[in-house]
Amino acid sequence: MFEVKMGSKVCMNASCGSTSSVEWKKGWPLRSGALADLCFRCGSAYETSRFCETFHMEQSGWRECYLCNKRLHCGCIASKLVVEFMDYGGVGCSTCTNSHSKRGENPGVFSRLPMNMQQTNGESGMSIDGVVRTEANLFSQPLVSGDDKREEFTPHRGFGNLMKQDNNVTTAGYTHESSSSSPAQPSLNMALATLPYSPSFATPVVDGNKLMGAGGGGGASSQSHLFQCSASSILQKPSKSVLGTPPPGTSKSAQARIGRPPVEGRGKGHLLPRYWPKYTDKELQQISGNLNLNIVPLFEKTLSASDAGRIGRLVLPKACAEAYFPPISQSEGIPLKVQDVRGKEWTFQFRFWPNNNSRMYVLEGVTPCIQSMRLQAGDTVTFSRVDPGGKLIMGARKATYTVDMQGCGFANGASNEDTSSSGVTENLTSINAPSCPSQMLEGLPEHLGSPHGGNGLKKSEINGGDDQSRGKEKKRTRTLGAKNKRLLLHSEESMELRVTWEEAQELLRPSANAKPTVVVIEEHEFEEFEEPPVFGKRTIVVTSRPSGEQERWGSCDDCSKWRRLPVDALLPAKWTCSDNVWDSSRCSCSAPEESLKELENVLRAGKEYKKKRIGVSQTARNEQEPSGLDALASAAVLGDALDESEVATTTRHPRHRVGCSCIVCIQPPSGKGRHKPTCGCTVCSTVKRRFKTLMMRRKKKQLERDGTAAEAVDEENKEGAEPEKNEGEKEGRIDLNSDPYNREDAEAVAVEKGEESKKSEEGVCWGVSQGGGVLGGTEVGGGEAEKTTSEEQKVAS
DNA sequence: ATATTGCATGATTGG
DNA sequence: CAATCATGCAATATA
Repeated sequence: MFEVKMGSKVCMNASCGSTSSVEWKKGWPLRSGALADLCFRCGSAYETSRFCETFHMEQSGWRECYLCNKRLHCGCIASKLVVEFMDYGGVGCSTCTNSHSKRGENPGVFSRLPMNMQQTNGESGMSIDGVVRTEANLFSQPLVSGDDKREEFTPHRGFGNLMKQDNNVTTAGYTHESSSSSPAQPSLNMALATLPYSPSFATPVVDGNKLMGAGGGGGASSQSHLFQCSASSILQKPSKSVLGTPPPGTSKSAQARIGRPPVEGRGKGHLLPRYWPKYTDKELQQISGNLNLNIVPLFEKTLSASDAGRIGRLVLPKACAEAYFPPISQSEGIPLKVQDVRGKEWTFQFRFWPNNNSRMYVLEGVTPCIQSMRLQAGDTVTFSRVDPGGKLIMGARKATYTVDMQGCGFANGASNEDTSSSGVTENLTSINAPSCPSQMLEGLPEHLGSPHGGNGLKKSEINGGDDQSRGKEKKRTRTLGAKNKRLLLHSEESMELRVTWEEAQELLRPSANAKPTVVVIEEHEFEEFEEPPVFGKRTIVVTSRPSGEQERWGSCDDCSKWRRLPVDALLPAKWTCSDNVWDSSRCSCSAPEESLKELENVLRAGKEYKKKRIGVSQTARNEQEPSGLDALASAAVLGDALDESEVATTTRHPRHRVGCSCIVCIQPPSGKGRHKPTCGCTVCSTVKRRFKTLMMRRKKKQLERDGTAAEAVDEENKEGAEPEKNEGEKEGRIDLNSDPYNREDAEAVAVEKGEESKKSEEGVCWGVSQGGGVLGGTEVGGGEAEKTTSEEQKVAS
């Protein structure tokens, strides 16, 4: 039997306070170094780790172990030795954390909070230093041991240091963290676990209730705070963007897309700012809300043409790969599971190639994911980590001048109360898109102007009427002024427009009798109308003669016959032969269609092109089309659909046939086996000649700009152009390789119009434009065309 | 014929 | 100037 011991002892369980016990037990360590006295009952509960369950069940602060889901009472002194706080938020019970640490599976996850610096009964295992020195791994995948190059890999050192410094504060923070924490509590709140890194945390009064109770919205705010502060704490050189981050709690802080250095894991040296994750807080909130997890932004990367291409390889910034992805020693790498924001899990091969005594890290097999997200070159993929668990999350952001994802109802459709006051949306930097509604797709924000054009137009047609889009349009209208505007397209400027905008512009017509006022906004000219623009009828511009003279053709809505129009004609949305005021002989549907060889060529080319581009899915539509011109027009109108099937082609011009003499195909090989600068082969001479022409044209433009005598320039131009004409080039051609959105390429095409055309059997340089520009018929990736130009330069030099 | 894979090259960029 | 990275090339695999 136990003897009831009486004495001066008082059970240090505040809810007990017993002064008598059959046996006194020792409890938690006191600051004095002694151990708390507990009565037998309380002490037994403490020994069996049931203290909090027994005495604090009704109190706040309960969390779940991220692994075993055991409930843990955080912030209670009695539980502090059995709770492990992870670097990235979340908690784990000591059992789980120790077992993982001992197995070496996930050591990096458990960089412990200072509360564990106090050595425990041995069960809690590693000291902080031990953890911090451990090569961390954030991932659940088995590790491949790092090689020598990875020895410096200490992604969490920043965290570890900070944790040490904030020892007491940390504890206090958790004490105040009053997660009422039902199991369903969004673990976004876990962000508070890292509040110690916040400067504001120096003020010990942290009203956890307020922060937590704010729910989703408050979470964003607090998270904003978190990331800002983490960033500034870690950054050796605080960036302007970070410094310029508005204070938390403002509406802008929730939405501004400000590059923040990742909160940890800088790897060797600094991560370049272009890889800093630029989430808005609401994006984070939306992602985390969707997944019910805490999101730690790691890095992001703007997709190159190669990344987005069909090759399926996403080049990873080396520093990011080494800092945030598991270390790999074999070139073959490891499978890496990544979850997208919709919860779909993808497995990529994370590997590297030896490269100049270094490594080049790539994710292989990303094509399905990229296509699933409808990403193109210029869009951005983001990588984040989920806490708890360390799972990788891959997000996406379309290349867009507006960076407001909120209105898109991202993923979980979280409502956002202040989308109308997005500081970012107000901060427009591009005017190429004056009035296109924002778009979204399957929960992802839709791009508004990706470099390679694409599906924006279609999406706008689909979603154009939704309230969010209207809201955004409203905002943009406000930005540009109260009146309705249409970007005034000069032919060259139109080349630079992303195809989405270009197409949108082509379709817009001033309303009847509208007299525009031209205004200049950020160096772009806009026609300003009192009335909103209307949709007009698409026409086709054909450069059908060696002189380069253009013709415009439009089709009758009744008989579908094509009628020649003045090049500057603007047709209303509905137009019939009877409206053909320009040709009295063909102002009736009964009049025969004008026969023109070039048009037939266009027709044929359009069919061929479309066949290649559209593929089987479009076959039915092809069959219904009355003519090749329609096909052509459709191809242009449906350019977005075409783009979807080919994203940023970067391989060697699969469209081209053997013997293709276009500017792309004739380029000499780069790299090994390339032609020498002195090479005089046909290919090199042609490229040199074209380059010369291009340079002369540039020079001419420069001179014109400088206001020098135009005559001299013309003389030069003639000198440059004449020899080409003399080389037996033939009728107009369809250059499937010209990038209509690349100014230089467009210039080159323009120069070659009268020369190269003779070579081609196709006969017509065709384009579809209401803006009057000569537009190529395809959307060869801009990068490709740029490459072409640069290749020319290289050879010529 | 086309796609995939591994590597090489060279432009760009940061220190 | 060196590191990084986008992309081209060629060998190989596959359809």
